Amino acid sequence: MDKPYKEFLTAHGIKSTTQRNIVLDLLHEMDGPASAEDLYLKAVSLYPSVNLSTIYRMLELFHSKNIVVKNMLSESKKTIYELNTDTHKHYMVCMKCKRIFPLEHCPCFLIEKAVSEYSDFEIRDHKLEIMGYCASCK
Amino acid sequence: MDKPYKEFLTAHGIKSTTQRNIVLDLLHEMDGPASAEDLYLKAVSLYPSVNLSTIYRMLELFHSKNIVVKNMLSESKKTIYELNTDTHKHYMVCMKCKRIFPLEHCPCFLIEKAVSEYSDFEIRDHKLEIMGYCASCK
DNA sequence: ATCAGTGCAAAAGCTTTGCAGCGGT
DNA sequence: ACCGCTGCAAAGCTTTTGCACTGAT
Repeated sequence: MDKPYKEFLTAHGIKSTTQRNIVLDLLHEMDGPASAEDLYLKAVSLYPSVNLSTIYRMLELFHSKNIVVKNMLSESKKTIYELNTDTHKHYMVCMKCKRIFPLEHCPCFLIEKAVSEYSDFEIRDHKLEIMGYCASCK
Repeated sequence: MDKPYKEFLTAHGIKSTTQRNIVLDLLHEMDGPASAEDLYLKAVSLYPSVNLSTIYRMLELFHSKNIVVKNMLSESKKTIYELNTDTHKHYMVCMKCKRIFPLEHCPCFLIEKAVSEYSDFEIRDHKLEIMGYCASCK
C-alpha cells in the first residue's frame, strides 16, 4: 500500500497510516461533501478491516488541523465532510434527487453588509443552505 | 388546568389537550427557538407527568400543520422549534454565549438574485446561519 | 363509546469513547 | 521501543416507535 500523502500528513504533524492515506485520497476524488459513512463504505472496499470509528476520529483530527471542513445540512442529521479549500462552503440541495451541489461563489458580502446595517452583531462566519431543484430535476 | 388554545387547536383539526396547551403557551412566551428538551423541561415543571416523546410527537404534529417551524443549527445537532410567523427564519448565533438571535429581515432577494445569475438551480427556499459575537459579548 | 393522545420502555440512528493490541517512526 | 493509531465493543445522545392505558369529544 503506497502512501501518497505521507509528506502532507507529517507536515501537519500527524502520522501517515494506510487508512489516512485512503481517506485523504477519497476526499480528493470527491466532487462534493460526504458523510463519515459514505467515506467508510468506500474505504472498506479498499481496505476491508477499516472501522467506522477510525473514520470519525480521523475526520475529527483532520478538522482540527483545518484539513477538512465539517458541515451539517438541515434535512439529514448527518455531518458531512470535505477538503478545506479555504473558501466559504455553501450548498444547494436538490429537493428531489437530494444531491448536494457546492456553491463556490456566494454573495457573502451582500449579506454581511445588509445585516450589519440593522443589527449590533459582529459577524465572523455564516452558513447558507439553498434548497430547490437542480437542472435535471426541475 | 385551563386551555387557552382550545379554539386554536380545534380550528387546526386537532384535539385540545392539557399538554398541547402548555407547550403552545411555552412557544408563545419564548423569544427564540427551543429544542424539544428545553420545552420538555419547562413543561415538566408545570405538568410533571408529561413525557419527552409526547413533546416530540406534538412538535412534529404542529410542524405538519404549519404551526411551528423546525430548524437545526450546525453546532448543536439538536432540532430547534418555534412558532411559525410566516417569515423566513434565519439566526445569528453568538460564538461566546451561544444565544440564538432570530433574524427577521434577511436580504434573501440579494442572495437569490446573485445565485440565479450563475447557476441553473431553481431556488425554492434557503437557510442562513450567521455566527459571530452579540452586542454584549463582543 | 370511540379513537386520538399519552406515558413508558425499548429501539433506532449517528457519533463518541475505553481499552487492548497493532503499526509507524 | 515508544507511543500514537486502530479495531472492536459498548455507551451516549437525540429522536422515533410499539403498545396498552387514558382522556377528550
